[in-house]
This record gives sequence, structure tokens and C-alpha cells, in this order.
Amino acid sequence: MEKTAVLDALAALAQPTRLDVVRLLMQAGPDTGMAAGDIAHALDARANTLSANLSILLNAGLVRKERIGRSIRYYPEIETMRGLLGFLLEDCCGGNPALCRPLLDTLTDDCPPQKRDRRDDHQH
Amino acid sequence: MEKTAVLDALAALAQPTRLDVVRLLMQAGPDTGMAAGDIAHALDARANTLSANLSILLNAGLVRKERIGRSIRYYPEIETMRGLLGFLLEDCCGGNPALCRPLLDTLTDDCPPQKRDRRDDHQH
DNA sequence: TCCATATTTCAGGAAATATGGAATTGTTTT
DNA sequence: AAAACAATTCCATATTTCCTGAAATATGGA
Repeated sequence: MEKTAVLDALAALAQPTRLDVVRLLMQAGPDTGMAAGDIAHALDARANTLSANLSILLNAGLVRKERIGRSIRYYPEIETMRGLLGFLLEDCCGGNPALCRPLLDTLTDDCPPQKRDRRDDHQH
Repeated sequence: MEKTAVLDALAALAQPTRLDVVRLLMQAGPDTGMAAGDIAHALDARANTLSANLSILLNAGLVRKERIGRSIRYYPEIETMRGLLGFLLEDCCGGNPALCRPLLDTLTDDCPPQKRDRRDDHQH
């Protein structure tokens, strides 16, 4: 991931409403998403303000949108999030490999292994 | 990690010089760090501008400082970085567990396992 | 076509942020 | 004590961000 893309993503996430938006969309799921109006209602934000914030998230590649009927649905972009996390990890990994593994291990502990079938690994 | 702390950390990282600073300090290592002047020289930044940026990183808990002789040395705060990554991962993990493991696996692949002794696992 | 709904665009003002010059504080050396 | 060095603080300026009300655009239904 390019440095400028990382900076865009960080700036996009560094605002309360926008951080809430991506969390909300992540919870909704990458294939479900939410309509702009529902997001506004859930976060108690004005339509035009939220629209501006969604546009910033869109520009940063953290969400994508799709028109459905008269509403516009927003979905989280998992790949961009992954790219961002990867970049931040590289800061430790690349520079000081000894730091990388324990950090990842700790992170992984917070997220217990799911019982997953092997066959749905190629989901993306 | 608190949401406000996360927002502070994200805002602190969302600026080119500051992002460079933490990467530089991570490379130097958490016990080595760098003097403010050396950072300024390495990043080709003016002393006062860099000082302001270091102060923002300090406030966000991403670095710590220590006076050594007439220079002031800055060190990366690994724990805060870990906290930030953990929070961002929770966005997927907590809301949609199915997304968590593959994402972590991919991240982990970018950072091949180190040959480490088991006995130094309790380093923190 | 007319109307209601959903969302975005536009124009603005207030607040926050970024940067640079000059002055200041703290530390070491002579 | 004075000078040199390292870093910060102070102050002014330029830029950017954030939010709002009003208007515009797009879609679906009567």
C-alpha cells in the first residue's frame, strides 16, 4: 500500500463519525452494508454532514457505494483495511523483526481462532 | 484502548512527517530511539516544526522522551501501537468474527515467523 | 407529470492544524 | 561566567477541516 494511500486512510479514520461509520459497516458485513440514511440515523448525524464524511471514506478507499432503488448503500472495503494494518505492522516488522511476532501473537490472542471450514478460505 | 485515544493516535499518524517519525523510531528500536536533532536531520525538517510534531506524537502516546545530556531522545511506544492495531482489528473481529481470522492470517503471512527461543516469550 | 423520498452539492463561517522566524530554556564546555 | 549547542516555546500566518442551511439531483410511485 502506498504511503499517500495510508495517509488518506488514517486521516479518514481520524474523525469520530467516520470511525463509527466504518465500524458500523464492518458489523453489517462486507456484503450487506447499509444505506446512507440508515447510517445517518444510527449515528444521529445530519444527512449532508454524513454525506461529506462518506465521500471522504470513499475517497480513501475504505468504503464503496452502490445505488439500490432510491437509496445508496455503503459497504466496507476490507482490502483497504487489511492494507492499512499491513503497512502499520511493517513499521515494526520491516524495521525490527523481533517485535513483529510477539505483537501479532498478542493481537491474535484477542481474537480466538474460529472454527472454519477449509473450503471457504478462498472467499475473496 | 479508549476510542478517544485511538482517534488521537490516528490523527497523530495522519501526517507525513509524523508517520515518518514513528517508522524511523521503530527502526531504531524501542530501547535505542533517536535524538530530536537526528530525527530532524534524517527527515530534513526544521527543528521547531519537528518539535511541534514530536509533541503531538507524545501527546498521543506514540512516543516517549528522555533527556540525555543536552539532547532529548525519543523512543517509540510499542504498547500504544499494539493498542491501536488491536482496536482496528476489533472493528472486524467484534462485529464479524468470520472476517477476523483470514485477515490476521494474511497479515501474518507478510511477516514470516521468526526463529525465536521459547524462553524469551515473556519479554514484556 | 407531479410529488415524496434519498442523497449530494454548494457556499459560508468557525475552529483546528501546519509552518516558520525569533526569542527562550536547559545543558555542556571552556 | 560566557559561549556554544540542543530543543522548545511563542507568535503570526496560511491552509485545511468541519459543520450547517439552502438548493440541486436522482429515483420511484401515484
